[in-house]
Amino acid sequence: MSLRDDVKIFKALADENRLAVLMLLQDGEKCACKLLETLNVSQPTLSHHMKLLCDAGIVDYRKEGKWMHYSISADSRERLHEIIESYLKYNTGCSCCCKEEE
Amino acid sequence: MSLRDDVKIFKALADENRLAVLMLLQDGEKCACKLLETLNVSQPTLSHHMKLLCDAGIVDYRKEGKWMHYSISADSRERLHEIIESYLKYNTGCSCCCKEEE
DNA sequence: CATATACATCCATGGTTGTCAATATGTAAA
DNA sequence: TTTACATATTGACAACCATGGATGTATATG
Repeated sequence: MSLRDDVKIFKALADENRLAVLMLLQDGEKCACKLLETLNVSQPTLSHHMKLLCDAGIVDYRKEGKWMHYSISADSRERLHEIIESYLKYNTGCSCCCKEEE
Repeated sequence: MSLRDDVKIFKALADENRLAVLMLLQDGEKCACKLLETLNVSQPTLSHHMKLLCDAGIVDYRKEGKWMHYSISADSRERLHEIIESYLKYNTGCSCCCKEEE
C-alpha cells in the first residue's frame, strides 16, 4: 500500500485502450481474440496492455488451452475506491499556510 | 465524460509527487511555498505538477497576492468514485467468447 | 523606480511508454 | 510429427513525460 503501488494502478488506468478493455470486460470474462476483434490495435499491443492491467491487479487471467480469458479482478473495484478515498478525502479545518507565518 | 477525459484524470494521479501533494492537501488548502518545503522537487517541477492536477479538475487554486493556494477540488472525490464505478463494475453472467463459437 | 518575493513559462535532456513487425512459445488437431 | 492457431516476447522507433536551470511575469514593499 505504498505510493509506488498506487501509481502503478493509476498508470494502468491511464490509457484509452486499457479503459476500453475494462468496458468490454464489464459483461464478463472475454478471451484475447474477442478483445482483439473490437479494439483497433495489433495483437502484440493488446498483449502488452493486458499484461499491465494484470500486473496492476485490475484484471485476472485464466488460461484454457490456447486461449487466455481475461476478467475484471473481483476486488479491484473496492480496492480502487479505497485508494481514491485515501487521497481525495479532505478534513475540514483551515490550515492556510502563508498568512500565519508572516 | 469521454475516455479521453478519464485518461487525463488517471494520468494526473499516476505520479508519486502528485499523490504526495494530494496527501498534503488533505488537511486543507496550502500554498505552493508550503508544498515546496515538503516535497523534494524544484519550484518549476512543482508548478508543472500543480498545473496537471488543476487541469484534470482534481485540485482547485486560489490566487491571493503573490501566493497560490491549492486545495482538493470539492467534487473530485465523488467524481472519481463514479469513474471507478463506470469501469470496474461488472455484471454477472457468463459470456465466454471462444467456446460458443467453435 | 528599484528591489525582493512567489510563481509560471521556456528550453533542453534523459527516461518512460505505446506501437507494430518479426519472432518465439505453447497448444491442439491432422 | 507436421501444421495451424492463439498468445507472449523482443526489438526498434516515435511520442510523451518528469525534471531542473534560466528566464519571464506579477505583486508587494521601500
